[in-house]
Amino acid sequence: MSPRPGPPRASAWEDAVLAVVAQVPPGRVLTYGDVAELLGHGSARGVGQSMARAGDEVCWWRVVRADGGLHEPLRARAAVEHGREGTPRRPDGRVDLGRARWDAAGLDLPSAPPG
DNA sequence: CATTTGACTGCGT
DNA sequence: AACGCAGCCAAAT
Repeated sequence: MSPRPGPPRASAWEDAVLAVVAQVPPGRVLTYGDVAELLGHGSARGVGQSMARAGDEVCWWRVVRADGGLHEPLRARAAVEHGREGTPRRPDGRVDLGRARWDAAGLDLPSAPPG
């Protein structure tokens, strides 16, 4: 009905980011850089941008920084979810990436580039 | 189209 | 361990 197809709310790239996050199982995490790498392009910063736009529509607490920490305003809420999901974390409160990092070998992307 | 911003990362001090 | 700096890239202005 429109003379031309209206552009989606989010770009295809942002949608892909959210798709990856949606695949992360409870109790596991990925780093922002991991998500970007799985997509084959983009950067950790772009991932953070997309997640900020998505808000609570995704399990954002399953994506953490490279050091296992999170953005300060999100830290408290993430701690609750991590405790509920049993996410391995260090005494410092940061996620223990050595144990919590998700093995995305079985990830099913809508359009993943050849590895 | 140019500039600024930001839920990032790695390295040096 | 804390801090600063440069590189990075997509979205917003």
